[in-house]
Amino acid sequence: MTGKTRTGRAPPKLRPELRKVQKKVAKKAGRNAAAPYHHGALHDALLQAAERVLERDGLSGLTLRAVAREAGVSHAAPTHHFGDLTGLVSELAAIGFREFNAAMAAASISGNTPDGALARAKAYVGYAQAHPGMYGLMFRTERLDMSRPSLREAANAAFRELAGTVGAERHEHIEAEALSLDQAAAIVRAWSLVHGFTMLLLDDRLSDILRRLPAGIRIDTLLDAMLKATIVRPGT
Amino acid sequence: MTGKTRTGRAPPKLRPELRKVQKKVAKKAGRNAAAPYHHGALHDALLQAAERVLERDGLSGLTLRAVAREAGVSHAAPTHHFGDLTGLVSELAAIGFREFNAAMAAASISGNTPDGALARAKAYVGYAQAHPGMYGLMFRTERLDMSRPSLREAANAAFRELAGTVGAERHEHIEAEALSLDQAAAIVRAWSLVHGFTMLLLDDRLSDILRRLPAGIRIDTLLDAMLKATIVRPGT
DNA sequence: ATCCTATCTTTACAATGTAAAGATATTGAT
DNA sequence: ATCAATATCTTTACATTGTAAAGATAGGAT
Repeated sequence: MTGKTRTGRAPPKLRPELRKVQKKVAKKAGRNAAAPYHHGALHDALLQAAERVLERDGLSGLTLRAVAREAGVSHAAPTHHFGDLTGLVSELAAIGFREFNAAMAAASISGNTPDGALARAKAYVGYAQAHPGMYGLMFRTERLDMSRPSLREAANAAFRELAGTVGAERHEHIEAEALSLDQAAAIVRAWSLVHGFTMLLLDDRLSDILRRLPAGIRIDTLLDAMLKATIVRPGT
Repeated sequence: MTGKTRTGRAPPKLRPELRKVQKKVAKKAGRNAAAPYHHGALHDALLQAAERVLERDGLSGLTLRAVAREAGVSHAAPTHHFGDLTGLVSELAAIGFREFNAAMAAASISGNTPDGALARAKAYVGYAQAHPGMYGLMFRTERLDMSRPSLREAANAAFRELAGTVGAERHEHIEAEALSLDQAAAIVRAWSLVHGFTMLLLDDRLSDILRRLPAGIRIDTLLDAMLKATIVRPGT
Protein backbone atom coordinates (compact mmCIF):
# COMPACT_ATOMS: atom_id res chain seq x y z
CA MET A 1 0.00 0.00 0.00
CA THR A 2 1.10 3.53 -0.53
CA GLY A 3 0.38 3.91 3.14
CA LYS A 4 0.41 7.09 5.12
CA THR A 5 0.93 9.78 2.56
CA ARG A 6 -2.29 10.24 0.72
CA THR A 7 -0.84 13.10 -1.19
CA GLY A 8 2.12 15.25 -0.63
CA ARG A 9 0.06 17.83 -2.48
CA ALA A 10 -2.42 18.94 0.13
CA PRO A 11 -1.08 20.01 3.52
CA PRO A 12 -2.93 18.69 6.57
CA LYS A 13 -6.22 20.36 7.34
CA LEU A 14 -6.12 23.40 9.60
CA ARG A 15 -8.70 24.46 12.11
CA PRO A 16 -11.36 26.61 10.40
CA GLU A 17 -10.53 29.85 12.24
CA LEU A 18 -7.00 29.60 11.01
CA ARG A 19 -7.80 28.67 7.48
CA LYS A 20 -9.09 32.06 6.42
CA VAL A 21 -6.00 33.78 7.65
CA GLN A 22 -3.77 31.15 6.21
CA LYS A 23 -5.42 31.58 2.85
CA LYS A 24 -5.07 35.35 2.89
CA VAL A 25 -1.42 34.99 3.60
CA ALA A 26 -1.01 32.40 0.91
CA LYS A 27 -2.66 34.75 -1.50
CA LYS A 28 -0.41 37.65 -0.70
CA ALA A 29 2.68 35.52 -0.59
CA GLY A 30 2.08 33.07 -3.39
CA ARG A 31 0.25 35.13 -5.95
CA ASN A 32 2.50 37.78 -7.36
CA ALA A 33 2.29 39.82 -10.50
CA ALA A 34 3.03 36.64 -12.38
CA ALA A 35 -0.27 35.09 -11.40
CA PRO A 36 -3.09 37.55 -10.82
CA TYR A 37 -6.44 36.23 -9.75
CA HIS A 38 -7.88 37.04 -13.12
CA HIS A 39 -5.75 35.67 -15.87
CA GLY A 40 -7.23 37.90 -18.53
CA ALA A 41 -6.81 35.70 -21.58
CA LEU A 42 -7.25 32.29 -20.07
CA HIS A 43 -9.45 30.94 -22.83
CA ASP A 44 -6.70 31.08 -25.42
CA ALA A 45 -3.99 30.26 -22.93
CA LEU A 46 -5.80 27.05 -22.04
CA LEU A 47 -6.07 26.04 -25.68
CA GLN A 48 -2.38 26.63 -26.22
CA ALA A 49 -1.59 24.68 -23.08
CA ALA A 50 -3.86 21.89 -24.28
CA GLU A 51 -2.03 21.65 -27.58
CA ARG A 52 1.30 21.42 -25.77
CA VAL A 53 -0.01 18.71 -23.46
CA LEU A 54 -1.53 16.80 -26.35
CA GLU A 55 1.64 16.69 -28.44
CA ARG A 56 3.80 16.02 -25.38
CA ASP A 57 1.74 13.41 -23.50
CA GLY A 58 -0.60 12.10 -26.16
CA LEU A 59 -4.35 11.87 -26.19
CA SER A 60 -4.56 9.96 -22.92
CA GLY A 61 -2.56 12.69 -21.18
CA LEU A 62 -4.93 15.39 -22.34
CA THR A 63 -7.02 15.84 -19.20
CA LEU A 64 -8.74 18.91 -17.88
CA ARG A 65 -6.48 18.97 -14.84
CA ALA A 66 -3.30 18.50 -16.83
CA VAL A 67 -4.25 21.44 -19.02
CA ALA A 68 -5.01 23.55 -15.96
CA ARG A 69 -1.64 22.64 -14.46
CA GLU A 70 0.13 23.46 -17.70
CA ALA A 71 -1.56 26.85 -17.77
CA GLY A 72 -0.86 27.43 -14.09
CA VAL A 73 -4.45 27.85 -12.94
CA SER A 74 -6.76 25.92 -10.65
CA HIS A 75 -8.00 22.60 -11.89
CA ALA A 76 -11.57 23.80 -12.26
CA ALA A 77 -10.77 26.89 -14.30
CA PRO A 78 -11.18 25.19 -17.70
CA THR A 79 -14.73 24.21 -16.87
CA HIS A 80 -15.85 27.80 -16.85
CA HIS A 81 -14.52 28.39 -20.36
CA PHE A 82 -15.35 25.10 -22.04
CA GLY A 83 -18.07 23.49 -19.98
CA ASP A 84 -16.47 20.08 -19.91
CA LEU A 85 -13.67 18.03 -21.42
CA THR A 86 -15.60 17.50 -24.62
CA GLY A 87 -15.89 21.25 -24.98
CA LEU A 88 -12.17 21.84 -24.60
CA VAL A 89 -11.26 18.97 -26.90
CA SER A 90 -13.73 20.13 -29.53
CA GLU A 91 -12.38 23.68 -29.55
CA LEU A 92 -8.87 22.30 -29.82
CA ALA A 93 -9.92 20.11 -32.73
CA ALA A 94 -11.37 23.19 -34.43
CA ILE A 95 -7.98 24.86 -34.14
CA GLY A 96 -6.43 21.73 -35.59
CA PHE A 97 -8.72 21.85 -38.60
CA ARG A 98 -7.86 25.50 -39.17
CA GLU A 99 -4.13 24.77 -39.00
CA PHE A 100 -4.72 21.86 -41.32
CA ASN A 101 -6.66 24.01 -43.77
CA ALA A 102 -3.89 26.57 -43.77
CA ALA A 103 -1.31 23.88 -44.49
CA MET A 104 -3.39 22.55 -47.35
CA ALA A 105 -3.90 26.02 -48.77
CA ALA A 106 -0.15 26.58 -48.66
CA ALA A 107 0.35 23.37 -50.59
CA SER A 108 -2.12 24.49 -53.23
CA ILE A 109 -0.07 27.41 -54.47
CA SER A 110 1.25 25.13 -57.20
CA GLY A 111 -2.20 25.39 -58.76
CA ASN A 112 -4.00 22.57 -60.49
CA THR A 113 -1.10 21.09 -62.32
CA PRO A 114 -1.10 17.33 -62.74
CA ASP A 115 1.15 17.11 -59.71
CA GLY A 116 -1.07 19.37 -57.67
CA ALA A 117 -3.12 16.53 -56.28
CA LEU A 118 0.06 14.66 -55.44
CA ALA A 119 1.49 17.64 -53.59
CA ARG A 120 -1.72 18.12 -51.67
CA ALA A 121 -1.90 14.49 -50.69
CA LYS A 122 1.64 14.71 -49.37
CA ALA A 123 0.78 17.87 -47.49
CA TYR A 124 -2.21 16.08 -45.97
CA VAL A 125 -0.08 13.28 -44.59
CA GLY A 126 2.65 15.76 -43.73
CA TYR A 127 0.37 17.71 -41.44
CA ALA A 128 -0.58 14.55 -39.59
CA GLN A 129 3.08 13.57 -39.23
CA ALA A 130 3.94 16.98 -37.83
CA HIS A 131 0.93 17.06 -35.48
CA PRO A 132 0.02 13.44 -34.76
CA GLY A 133 -1.87 14.23 -31.57
CA MET A 134 -3.93 16.88 -33.28
CA TYR A 135 -4.81 14.73 -36.26
CA GLY A 136 -5.88 11.88 -34.02
CA LEU A 137 -8.01 14.25 -32.01
CA MET A 138 -9.70 15.67 -35.08
CA PHE A 139 -10.96 12.27 -36.17
CA ARG A 140 -11.70 10.64 -32.84
CA THR A 141 -15.39 11.31 -32.74
CA GLU A 142 -16.07 9.80 -29.35
CA ARG A 143 -14.44 12.78 -27.67
CA LEU A 144 -15.78 15.47 -29.98
CA ASP A 145 -18.98 17.44 -30.20
CA MET A 146 -19.38 17.98 -33.92
CA SER A 147 -22.42 20.17 -33.36
CA ARG A 148 -20.20 22.96 -32.02
CA PRO A 149 -20.30 25.72 -34.66
CA SER A 150 -16.57 26.42 -34.59
CA LEU A 151 -15.66 22.79 -35.07
CA ARG A 152 -18.35 22.11 -37.62
CA GLU A 153 -17.33 25.12 -39.70
CA ALA A 154 -13.63 24.32 -39.63
CA ALA A 155 -14.25 20.68 -40.55
CA ASN A 156 -16.61 21.70 -43.34
CA ALA A 157 -13.99 24.04 -44.74
CA ALA A 158 -11.55 21.15 -44.88
CA PHE A 159 -14.10 19.06 -46.71
CA ARG A 160 -14.80 21.83 -49.24
CA GLU A 161 -11.11 22.08 -49.97
CA LEU A 162 -10.95 18.33 -50.51
CA ALA A 163 -14.00 18.33 -52.75
CA GLY A 164 -12.57 21.22 -54.73
CA THR A 165 -9.30 19.40 -55.31
CA VAL A 166 -11.08 16.30 -56.53
CA GLY A 167 -13.34 18.41 -58.71
CA ALA A 168 -10.39 20.16 -60.35
CA GLU A 169 -8.87 16.77 -61.00
CA ARG A 170 -12.05 15.80 -62.83
CA HIS A 171 -12.19 19.14 -64.64
CA GLU A 172 -15.56 19.98 -63.19
CA HIS A 173 -16.95 22.27 -60.55
CA ILE A 174 -18.31 20.36 -57.61
CA GLU A 175 -21.38 21.87 -56.07
CA ALA A 176 -20.97 20.99 -52.44
CA GLU A 177 -24.70 20.90 -51.87
CA ALA A 178 -25.60 18.22 -54.38
CA LEU A 179 -23.26 15.44 -55.42
CA SER A 180 -23.55 12.81 -58.09
CA LEU A 181 -22.66 9.27 -57.14
CA ASP A 182 -19.59 9.50 -59.34
CA GLN A 183 -18.41 12.67 -57.69
CA ALA A 184 -19.03 11.34 -54.19
CA ALA A 185 -17.19 8.15 -55.04
CA ALA A 186 -14.18 10.12 -56.29
CA ILE A 187 -14.12 12.29 -53.19
CA VAL A 188 -14.51 9.40 -50.80
CA ARG A 189 -11.89 7.44 -52.67
CA ALA A 190 -9.30 10.19 -52.35
CA TRP A 191 -10.20 10.88 -48.74
CA SER A 192 -10.20 7.22 -47.73
CA LEU A 193 -6.83 6.73 -49.33
CA VAL A 194 -5.02 9.57 -47.57
CA HIS A 195 -6.93 9.23 -44.31
CA GLY A 196 -6.42 5.48 -44.25
CA PHE A 197 -2.72 5.80 -44.92
CA THR A 198 -2.46 8.47 -42.24
CA MET A 199 -4.26 6.42 -39.64
CA LEU A 200 -2.25 3.30 -40.38
CA LEU A 201 0.89 5.38 -40.11
CA LEU A 202 -0.08 7.07 -36.85
CA ASP A 203 -1.27 3.79 -35.37
CA ASP A 204 2.09 2.26 -36.24
CA ARG A 205 0.62 -0.32 -38.61
CA LEU A 206 3.10 0.33 -41.42
CA SER A 207 6.41 -0.22 -39.68
CA ASP A 208 6.30 -3.97 -40.32
CA ILE A 209 5.86 -3.31 -44.01
CA LEU A 210 8.70 -0.83 -44.04
CA ARG A 211 10.97 -3.37 -42.40
CA ARG A 212 10.31 -5.83 -45.20
CA LEU A 213 11.20 -3.37 -47.92
CA PRO A 214 14.72 -2.94 -49.31
CA ALA A 215 16.84 -0.99 -46.85
CA GLY A 216 16.71 2.78 -47.01
CA ILE A 217 13.14 3.12 -48.20
CA ARG A 218 11.33 5.62 -46.04
CA ILE A 219 7.68 6.17 -45.41
CA ASP A 220 7.58 9.12 -47.83
CA THR A 221 8.80 6.93 -50.64
CA LEU A 222 6.11 4.40 -49.90
CA LEU A 223 3.46 7.11 -49.86
CA ASP A 224 4.77 8.47 -53.13
CA ALA A 225 4.69 5.05 -54.77
CA MET A 226 1.19 4.42 -53.54
CA LEU A 227 -0.09 7.76 -54.81
CA LYS A 228 1.59 7.58 -58.20
CA ALA A 229 0.06 4.18 -58.84
CA THR A 230 -3.31 5.58 -57.85
CA ILE A 231 -3.74 8.99 -59.38
CA VAL A 232 -5.04 8.66 -62.88
CA ARG A 233 -3.58 11.18 -65.26
CA PRO A 234 -6.37 12.65 -67.38
CA GLY A 235 -6.12 12.59 -71.16
CA THR A 236 -2.79 11.75 -72.77
CA MET B 1 -8.84 19.29 0.59
CA THR B 2 -11.03 16.28 0.26
CA GLY B 3 -12.19 16.81 3.82
CA LYS B 4 -13.92 14.32 6.00
CA THR B 5 -15.75 11.90 3.76
CA ARG B 6 -13.45 10.74 1.08
CA THR B 7 -15.99 8.28 -0.18
CA GLY B 8 -19.48 7.27 0.65
CA ARG B 9 -18.50 4.07 -1.12
CA ALA B 10 -16.65 2.33 1.66
CA PRO B 11 -18.76 1.98 4.79
CA PRO B 12 -17.09 3.30 7.92
CA LYS B 13 -14.46 0.99 9.19
CA LEU B 14 -15.50 -1.44 11.90
CA ARG B 15 -13.39 -2.46 14.82
CA PRO B 16 -11.18 -5.35 13.74
CA GLU B 17 -12.80 -7.96 16.02
CA LEU B 18 -16.16 -7.23 14.47
CA ARG B 19 -15.03 -7.17 10.90
CA LYS B 20 -14.35 -10.86 10.64
CA VAL B 21 -17.80 -11.77 11.88
CA GLN B 22 -19.50 -9.20 9.72
CA LYS B 23 -17.78 -10.57 6.67
CA LYS B 24 -18.60 -14.18 7.44
CA VAL B 25 -22.26 -13.30 7.68
CA ALA B 26 -22.16 -11.39 4.44
CA LYS B 27 -20.60 -14.38 2.77
CA LYS B 28 -23.24 -16.84 3.94
CA ALA B 29 -26.10 -14.52 3.12
CA GLY B 30 -24.98 -13.05 -0.17
CA ARG B 31 -23.19 -15.86 -1.97
CA ASN B 32 -25.42 -18.68 -3.09
CA ALA B 33 -24.92 -21.53 -5.52
CA ALA B 34 -25.23 -19.03 -8.34
CA ALA B 35 -21.94 -17.39 -7.48
CA PRO B 36 -19.30 -19.73 -6.10
CA TYR B 37 -16.10 -18.21 -4.86
CA HIS B 38 -14.18 -19.68 -7.74
CA HIS B 39 -15.79 -18.95 -11.04
CA GLY B 40 -13.91 -21.66 -12.88
CA ALA B 41 -13.75 -20.13 -16.34
CA LEU B 42 -13.48 -16.49 -15.53
CA HIS B 43 -10.83 -15.71 -18.10
CA ASP B 44 -13.10 -16.42 -21.03
CA ALA B 45 -16.19 -15.16 -19.25
CA LEU B 46 -14.48 -11.80 -18.76
CA LEU B 47 -13.59 -11.57 -22.42
CA GLN B 48 -17.15 -12.31 -23.45
CA ALA B 49 -18.44 -9.79 -20.94
CA ALA B 50 -15.95 -7.25 -22.29
CA GLU B 51 -17.19 -7.73 -25.83
CA ARG B 52 -20.78 -7.20 -24.69
CA VAL B 53 -19.84 -4.05 -22.80
CA LEU B 54 -17.83 -2.74 -25.73
CA GLU B 55 -20.60 -3.13 -28.29
CA ARG B 56 -23.23 -1.88 -25.85
CA ASP B 57 -21.48 1.10 -24.24
CA GLY B 58 -18.70 1.87 -26.66
CA LEU B 59 -15.00 2.16 -26.09
CA SER B 60 -15.33 4.70 -23.29
CA GLY B 61 -17.62 2.35 -21.41
CA LEU B 62 -15.13 -0.47 -21.57
CA THR B 63 -13.61 -0.24 -18.09
CA LEU B 64 -12.18 -2.94 -15.90
CA ARG B 65 -14.91 -2.41 -13.35
CA ALA B 66 -17.71 -2.42 -15.89
CA VAL B 67 -16.45 -5.72 -17.25
CA ALA B 68 -16.24 -7.15 -13.74
CA ARG B 69 -19.81 -6.02 -13.04
CA GLU B 70 -21.02 -7.52 -16.31
CA ALA B 71 -19.38 -10.82 -15.39
CA GLY B 72 -20.72 -10.64 -11.84
CA VAL B 73 -17.38 -10.74 -10.05
CA SER B 74 -15.48 -8.34 -7.85
CA HIS B 75 -13.98 -5.31 -9.50
CA ALA B 76 -10.42 -6.48 -9.02
CA ALA B 77 -10.90 -9.95 -10.46
CA PRO B 78 -9.90 -8.99 -14.03
CA THR B 79 -6.53 -7.76 -12.85
CA HIS B 80 -5.50 -11.26 -11.88
CA HIS B 81 -6.21 -12.59 -15.37
CA PHE B 82 -5.05 -9.72 -17.52
CA GLY B 83 -2.69 -7.65 -15.42
CA ASP B 84 -4.23 -4.33 -16.32
CA LEU B 85 -6.69 -2.69 -18.67
CA THR B 86 -4.25 -2.80 -21.55
CA GLY B 87 -3.96 -6.55 -21.07
CA LEU B 88 -7.70 -7.11 -21.21
CA VAL B 89 -8.17 -4.81 -24.16
CA SER B 90 -5.29 -6.44 -26.05
CA GLU B 91 -6.68 -9.93 -25.56
CA LEU B 92 -10.08 -8.71 -26.71
CA ALA B 93 -8.50 -7.15 -29.78
CA ALA B 94 -6.85 -10.48 -30.55
CA ILE B 95 -10.27 -12.13 -30.50
CA GLY B 96 -11.49 -9.38 -32.80
CA PHE B 97 -8.73 -10.09 -35.30
CA ARG B 98 -9.55 -13.78 -35.24
CA GLU B 99 -13.23 -13.09 -35.86
CA PHE B 100 -12.21 -10.71 -38.59
CA ASN B 101 -9.93 -13.27 -40.19
CA ALA B 102 -12.70 -15.84 -40.13
CA ALA B 103 -15.07 -13.39 -41.82
CA MET B 104 -12.50 -12.64 -44.50
CA ALA B 105 -11.84 -16.30 -45.07
CA ALA B 106 -15.55 -16.91 -45.47
CA ALA B 107 -15.67 -14.15 -48.09
CA SER B 108 -12.82 -15.76 -49.99
CA ILE B 109 -14.69 -18.91 -50.94
CA SER B 110 -15.50 -17.27 -54.25
CA GLY B 111 -11.86 -17.77 -55.12
CA ASN B 112 -9.76 -15.34 -57.08
CA THR B 113 -12.29 -14.30 -59.61
CA PRO B 114 -12.14 -10.72 -60.81
CA ASP B 115 -14.86 -9.90 -58.32
CA GLY B 116 -13.05 -11.67 -55.50
CA ALA B 117 -11.21 -8.57 -54.39
CA LEU B 118 -14.43 -6.60 -54.50
CA ALA B 119 -16.20 -9.18 -52.35
CA ARG B 120 -13.38 -9.22 -49.85
CA ALA B 121 -13.30 -5.45 -49.61
CA LYS B 122 -17.01 -5.46 -48.88
CA ALA B 123 -16.54 -8.17 -46.28
CA TYR B 124 -13.82 -6.05 -44.68
CA VAL B 125 -16.10 -3.07 -44.27
CA GLY B 126 -18.97 -5.36 -43.40
CA TYR B 127 -17.15 -6.77 -40.40
CA ALA B 128 -16.47 -3.28 -39.10
CA GLN B 129 -20.11 -2.32 -39.57
CA ALA B 130 -21.26 -5.39 -37.68
CA HIS B 131 -18.69 -4.93 -34.89
CA PRO B 132 -17.87 -1.23 -34.78
CA GLY B 133 -16.56 -1.32 -31.24
CA MET B 134 -14.28 -4.21 -31.98
CA TYR B 135 -12.87 -2.70 -35.15
CA GLY B 136 -12.16 0.56 -33.39
CA LEU B 137 -10.44 -1.29 -30.60
CA MET B 138 -8.27 -3.29 -32.99
CA PHE B 139 -6.78 -0.16 -34.52
CA ARG B 140 -6.58 2.12 -31.51
CA THR B 141 -2.98 1.56 -30.66
CA GLU B 142 -2.88 3.74 -27.58
CA ARG B 143 -4.82 1.14 -25.65
CA LEU B 144 -3.13 -1.95 -27.09
CA ASP B 145 0.03 -3.85 -26.36
CA MET B 146 1.04 -5.14 -29.75
CA SER B 147 3.90 -7.12 -28.26
CA ARG B 148 1.43 -9.63 -26.78
CA PRO B 149 1.93 -12.84 -28.75
CA SER B 150 -1.77 -13.60 -29.18
CA LEU B 151 -2.52 -10.15 -30.53
CA ARG B 152 0.57 -9.96 -32.68
CA GLU B 153 -0.11 -13.35 -34.24
CA ALA B 154 -3.79 -12.60 -34.96
CA ALA B 155 -2.94 -9.23 -36.48
CA ASN B 156 -0.16 -10.75 -38.58
CA ALA B 157 -2.55 -13.37 -39.90
CA ALA B 158 -4.88 -10.61 -41.03
CA PHE B 159 -2.01 -8.90 -42.79
CA ARG B 160 -0.96 -12.11 -44.55
CA GLU B 161 -4.48 -12.57 -45.83
CA LEU B 162 -4.49 -9.02 -47.14
CA ALA B 163 -1.10 -9.43 -48.79
CA GLY B 164 -2.22 -12.68 -50.36
CA THR B 165 -5.31 -11.06 -51.83
CA VAL B 166 -3.32 -8.25 -53.34
CA GLY B 167 -0.76 -10.74 -54.65
CA ALA B 168 -3.42 -12.81 -56.35
CA GLU B 169 -4.74 -9.66 -57.93
CA ARG B 170 -1.29 -9.03 -59.35
CA HIS B 171 -0.91 -12.67 -60.41
CA GLU B 172 2.15 -13.12 -58.26
CA HIS B 173 3.04 -14.81 -55.04
CA ILE B 174 3.92 -12.30 -52.37
CA GLU B 175 6.66 -13.42 -50.07
CA ALA B 176 5.65 -11.84 -46.81
CA GLU B 177 9.23 -11.57 -45.65
CA ALA B 178 10.60 -9.44 -48.48
CA LEU B 179 8.53 -6.97 -50.43
CA SER B 180 9.31 -4.92 -53.48
CA LEU B 181 8.32 -1.28 -53.42
CA ASP B 182 5.68 -2.01 -56.02
CA GLN B 183 4.19 -4.79 -53.97
CA ALA B 184 4.22 -2.79 -50.77
CA ALA B 185 2.60 0.16 -52.53
CA ALA B 186 -0.17 -2.08 -53.84
CA ILE B 187 -0.79 -3.59 -50.42
CA VAL B 188 -0.77 -0.27 -48.64
CA ARG B 189 -2.99 1.21 -51.28
CA ALA B 190 -5.65 -1.45 -50.84
CA TRP B 191 -5.38 -1.37 -47.06
CA SER B 192 -5.48 2.41 -46.83
CA LEU B 193 -8.53 2.51 -49.05
CA VAL B 194 -10.65 0.05 -47.07
CA HIS B 195 -9.31 1.08 -43.67
CA GLY B 196 -9.76 4.75 -44.44
CA PHE B 197 -13.31 4.22 -45.66
CA THR B 198 -14.06 2.16 -42.58
CA MET B 199 -12.68 4.73 -40.17
CA LEU B 200 -14.49 7.60 -41.86
CA LEU B 201 -17.67 5.56 -41.72
CA LEU B 202 -17.31 4.58 -38.06
CA ASP B 203 -16.32 8.13 -37.09
CA ASP B 204 -19.45 9.38 -38.83
CA ARG B 205 -17.55 11.45 -41.38
CA LEU B 206 -19.54 10.21 -44.37
CA SER B 207 -23.09 11.04 -43.36
CA ASP B 208 -22.82 14.58 -44.71
CA ILE B 209 -21.76 13.19 -48.07
CA LEU B 210 -24.61 10.71 -48.07
CA ARG B 211 -27.07 13.49 -47.39
CA ARG B 212 -25.92 15.34 -50.47
CA LEU B 213 -26.39 12.36 -52.73
CA PRO B 214 -29.63 11.58 -54.58
CA ALA B 215 -32.16 10.15 -52.18
CA GLY B 216 -32.07 6.43 -51.53
CA ILE B 217 -28.35 5.92 -52.02
CA ARG B 218 -26.96 3.94 -49.12
CA ILE B 219 -23.47 3.58 -47.81
CA ASP B 220 -23.04 0.23 -49.54
CA THR B 221 -23.73 1.78 -52.89
CA LEU B 222 -21.16 4.46 -52.24
CA LEU B 223 -18.60 1.86 -51.22
CA ASP B 224 -19.37 -0.16 -54.31
CA ALA B 225 -18.95 2.86 -56.57
CA MET B 226 -15.69 3.78 -54.90
CA LEU B 227 -14.28 0.28 -55.26
CA LYS B 228 -15.36 -0.24 -58.86
CA ALA B 229 -13.70 2.99 -59.89
CA THR B 230 -10.56 1.87 -58.10
CA ILE B 231 -9.94 -1.77 -58.82
CA VAL B 232 -8.08 -2.17 -62.06
CA ARG B 233 -9.21 -5.15 -64.05
CA PRO B 234 -6.19 -6.95 -65.41
CA GLY B 235 -5.96 -7.78 -69.10
CA THR B 236 -9.06 -7.37 -71.22
C1' DA C 1 -20.64 54.29 -5.03
C1' DT C 2 -23.17 50.10 -5.65
C1' DC C 3 -24.87 46.24 -7.65
C1' DC C 4 -24.11 42.85 -11.39
C1' DT C 5 -21.81 39.70 -13.89
C1' DA C 6 -17.78 37.27 -15.51
C1' DT C 7 -13.74 35.06 -14.01
C1' DC C 8 -11.14 32.11 -11.13
C1' DT C 9 -10.44 29.12 -6.71
C1' DT C 10 -11.90 25.83 -3.13
C1' DT C 11 -14.30 22.24 -1.66
C1' DA C 12 -16.64 18.03 -2.40
C1' DC C 13 -17.56 13.59 -4.35
C1' DA C 14 -18.49 9.55 -7.45
C1' DA C 15 -15.89 6.66 -10.70
C1' DT C 16 -11.77 4.47 -12.33
C1' DG C 17 -7.11 1.86 -12.39
C1' DT C 18 -4.29 -0.40 -9.62
C1' DA C 19 -1.72 -2.24 -5.57
C1' DA C 20 -1.73 -5.08 -1.53
C1' DA C 21 -3.56 -8.14 1.64
C1' DG C 22 -7.05 -11.44 2.92
C1' DA C 23 -10.15 -15.55 1.86
C1' DT C 24 -11.01 -19.78 -0.49
C1' DA C 25 -10.55 -23.43 -3.66
C1' DT C 26 -7.39 -26.61 -6.43
C1' DT C 27 -3.47 -29.16 -7.15
C1' DG C 28 0.47 -31.82 -6.43
C1' DA C 29 3.89 -34.08 -3.58
C1' DT C 30 4.43 -37.24 -0.11
C1' DA D 1 -5.51 -39.18 2.24
C1' DT D 2 -3.25 -35.15 4.09
C1' DC D 3 -1.26 -31.00 3.76
C1' DA D 4 1.41 -27.44 1.94
C1' DA D 5 1.90 -24.66 -2.12
C1' DT D 6 -0.41 -22.30 -5.61
C1' DA D 7 -4.05 -20.21 -8.24
C1' DT D 8 -8.25 -17.81 -8.04
C1' DC D 9 -11.19 -14.38 -6.30
C1' DT D 10 -12.63 -10.56 -2.76
C1' DT D 11 -11.77 -6.57 0.28
C1' DT D 12 -9.62 -2.67 1.36
C1' DA D 13 -7.11 1.38 0.19
C1' DC D 14 -5.82 5.33 -2.46
C1' DA D 15 -4.18 8.60 -6.18
C1' DT D 16 -6.27 10.53 -10.24
C1' DT D 17 -9.91 12.26 -13.00
C1' DG D 18 -14.40 14.85 -14.37
C1' DT D 19 -17.66 17.63 -12.67
C1' DA D 20 -20.85 20.20 -9.61
C1' DA D 21 -21.47 23.85 -6.31
C1' DA D 22 -20.18 27.50 -3.55
C1' DG D 23 -16.88 31.06 -2.36
C1' DA D 24 -13.57 34.88 -3.68
C1' DT D 25 -12.18 38.58 -6.69
C1' DA D 26 -12.22 41.79 -10.46
C1' DG D 27 -14.38 44.90 -13.99
C1' DG D 28 -18.22 47.30 -15.70
C1' DA D 29 -22.59 49.45 -16.13
C1' DT D 30 -25.87 52.26 -14.02
